[in-house]
Amino acid sequence: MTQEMQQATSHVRTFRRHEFLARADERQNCVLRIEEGWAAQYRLVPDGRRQIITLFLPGDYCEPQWLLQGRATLPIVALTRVRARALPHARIQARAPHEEDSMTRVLDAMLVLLRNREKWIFNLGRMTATERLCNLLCELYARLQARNRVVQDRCAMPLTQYDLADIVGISPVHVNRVLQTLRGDGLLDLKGRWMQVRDLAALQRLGDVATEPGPGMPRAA
Amino acid sequence: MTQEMQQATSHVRTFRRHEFLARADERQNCVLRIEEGWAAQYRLVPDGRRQIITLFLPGDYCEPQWLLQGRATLPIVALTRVRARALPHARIQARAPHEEDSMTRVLDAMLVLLRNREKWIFNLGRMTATERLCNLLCELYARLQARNRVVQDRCAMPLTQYDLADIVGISPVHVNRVLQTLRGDGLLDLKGRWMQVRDLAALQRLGDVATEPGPGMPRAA
DNA sequence: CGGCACAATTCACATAAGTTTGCTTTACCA
DNA sequence: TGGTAAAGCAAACTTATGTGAATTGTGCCG
Repeated sequence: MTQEMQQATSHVRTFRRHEFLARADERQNCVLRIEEGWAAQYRLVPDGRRQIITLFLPGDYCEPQWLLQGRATLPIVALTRVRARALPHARIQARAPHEEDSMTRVLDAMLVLLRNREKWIFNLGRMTATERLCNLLCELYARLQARNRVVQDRCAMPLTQYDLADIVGISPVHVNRVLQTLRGDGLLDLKGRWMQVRDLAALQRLGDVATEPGPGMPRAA
Repeated sequence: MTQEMQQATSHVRTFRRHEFLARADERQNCVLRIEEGWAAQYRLVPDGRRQIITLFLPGDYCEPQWLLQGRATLPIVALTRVRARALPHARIQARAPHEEDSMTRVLDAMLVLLRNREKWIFNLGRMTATERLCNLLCELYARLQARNRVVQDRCAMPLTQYDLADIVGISPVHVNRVLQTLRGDGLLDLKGRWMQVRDLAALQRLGDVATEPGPGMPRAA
């Protein structure tokens, strides 16, 4: 396959752990679809603090915005070894020649992103460490299940406790504490890159505390 | 102007404080543009916790998603008396008969929303109470300035300390503590629905701690 | 003008979560 | 296969922030 043909069609790229899929403000002429491995979009403070904004799992598209802006906003790093397919913008646009159709697809993706972020603003702002972690683990479990990556009650869990900490906005030590408790209570087991969910219902109860507001006044107390 | 004509064109609605501009999952056939007053989109926990997800100031459009989904997802409540113009979807779509053009407008709005939420996930996850508050106040100041609502170093600040708490994800009491400190340090003055920014630079320094990541590895410590 | 409700303030105390450090286990590479 | 670095784990201690409750302003409506 010639260089030109690779440009015109999609091609596969692989990244080692800690390698960048994209750097901040880098020009992008492709959208990446993760085929294997996990990646994360994050933001740093010079003093070392890191907050992961978005997690990308197998099957996910990294950043539909690229299509619109032609550039990444935040860096994306591989949390594990990653295999991803790079889809040139031109090719995506060509696939749906009817303008409106391809637009709709992008819009839907953005609505989903928007909803996810809504949820995480809520989590980070008003949930305890335990609630956030349970919520995250449930979400991951569900996302993997949707992609047929859950066997029995087990799924891959390649995130380190440092990664988890940087997602739920707490310290790694505290992540460990909470996980110990959850394990002790028989809710789940995190061992060697794998997660076994022993009591999904309980986990969801802990993590999904939010409800739609009733007819009352907000903060009427 | 007859009732029918008002339906076909835009019309103005007013809301008292604590009144809903929209309830969760309510059908919407208009997009609201705030003309006067402040409103907020939020999410509750039954036990009383509230997290504000988005703040709407004069000039803001509430929820471009409505255009796409035809319904609100989260409730929106008036934090002050609000005057808003309701723009029927049909009218908006008609204004830009060239499909692509109106789409682009909506997409841009969503990109902005997405960026804002990125920022707040970061703030809530990794910034201290003081940093978050400074950041918020700077943001509000800038937004009001962009709308020509800052005179000298003063602008309106109709949010109660409870509201502020529910935005930055801390307790009202702690909001008060931080505000006292900022006032004591001569950075700003919050008094009677008005904010006077005495040292914008210092405020920004406290609030805008984040930087683009250098060439190093994230979390390489 | 006076009262009433809500907002701001303050203080004493409680606690969740951060920090530091050291040890142990695991995973990975030569 | 063993050595090395990263990850997990644990305990002691510190700190930021939360809670509860009481006090003082402040604006608003009759």
